[in-house]
Amino acid sequence: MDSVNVLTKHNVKPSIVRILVYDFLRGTKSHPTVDEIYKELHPKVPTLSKTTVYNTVKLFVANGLIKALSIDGTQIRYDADIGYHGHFKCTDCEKVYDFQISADSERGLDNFEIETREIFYTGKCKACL
Amino acid sequence: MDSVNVLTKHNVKPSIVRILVYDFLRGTKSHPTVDEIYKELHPKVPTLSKTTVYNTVKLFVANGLIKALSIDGTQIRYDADIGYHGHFKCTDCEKVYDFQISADSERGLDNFEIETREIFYTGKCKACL
DNA sequence: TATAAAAATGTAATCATTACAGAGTTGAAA
DNA sequence: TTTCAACTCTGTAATGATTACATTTTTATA
Repeated sequence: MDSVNVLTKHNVKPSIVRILVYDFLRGTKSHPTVDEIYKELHPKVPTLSKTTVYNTVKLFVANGLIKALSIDGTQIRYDADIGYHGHFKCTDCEKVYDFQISADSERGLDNFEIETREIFYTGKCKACL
Repeated sequence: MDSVNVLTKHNVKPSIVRILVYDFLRGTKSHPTVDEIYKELHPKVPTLSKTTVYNTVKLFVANGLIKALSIDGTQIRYDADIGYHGHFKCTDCEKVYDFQISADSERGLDNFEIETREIFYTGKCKACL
C-alpha cells in the first residue's frame, strides 16, 4: 500500500512533507532521530523546518502510524515498523538491530491495560565480537 | 548488607555522598531522576552539587550497582534493583510500576552478547481504569 | 476569487546533560 | 606531623534535544 493510502487510513492528511517523512521512515531500518530525518529530507525540501519534522512525527505517533523509541536515554527515535519486536544496540559500533521476541507472560499487571511495549537490549553484536 | 559494603564490593570508594545517594536509591521504588535525587539530598547536604549526582550515578552504573532506565524518552531514571524486571508507566497518573517478566527466547540475536535488558510498557494502570 | 482551515516555518525559550577547571578532602609515605 | 598525589566534589558555562508560539504559506472549497 502506498504511503498516501496509509496516511489517509490513519486520518492524516497526506501533505507532501508528511508523505516524504513517512516514505523515509518506511524505507529505513535505522530508527532515525528527528535530526536525522531533517538532514535526509532537507536537501530535497529546502524550505523544510525542523519544527515541522517534530510536528509530523508527533502526529504520526498520535495516529498510530509509527512508534517512538527511547532507545538509549536522551534521544527519541522513530520506527515505522509498528509490529511487536525488540531493539538491540551494540555498545561498540552503536548500530541498532531489530529482533523478534515471543510475547512473554507478565506477572504484576493484572487488570492493567497495556498500550505500548518497548524492549531494548544492549551488548556486543556478532560483528563486533 | 549495608551500603558501605555494597559500594566497596563494587570497587566504589564509600564517600559520604555516595552512601547517601545509594541509600536513597535503595530505599525508594520511584526510579528517581538526577534532579529528584538532588532535591531529596540537597536539604541534608547543603553543599551538594547536581554535577556530583550526575557523576555518582554514572559511576554506579559503570560499576553495576544500579541500572539506568530511559523510561520515556527525554529523561534518564535510576533503579537500585538490578534484577531482571519490567517497568510499566501509566499514561494517566504517570506512576511507574515494576513487574516480573519471564525471559523468553529472542530470535535474531544468535552469537550476540547481551549486557542489559530493558522492558518498558505504557498503558492504563488498574487504579486509573 | 474569497475565505477559512490546515500545514509549515522560524525564532526564542526550556530543560536535561556534559565539559571543564578549580577547590576541597583523603590517605599514605617520608 | 608534613607533604604530596590521587581522588572527590563543586559551580559555571556550553551543548543539544525538544517545545512554545506567533507568523506565513498552502490547500480546499464555497
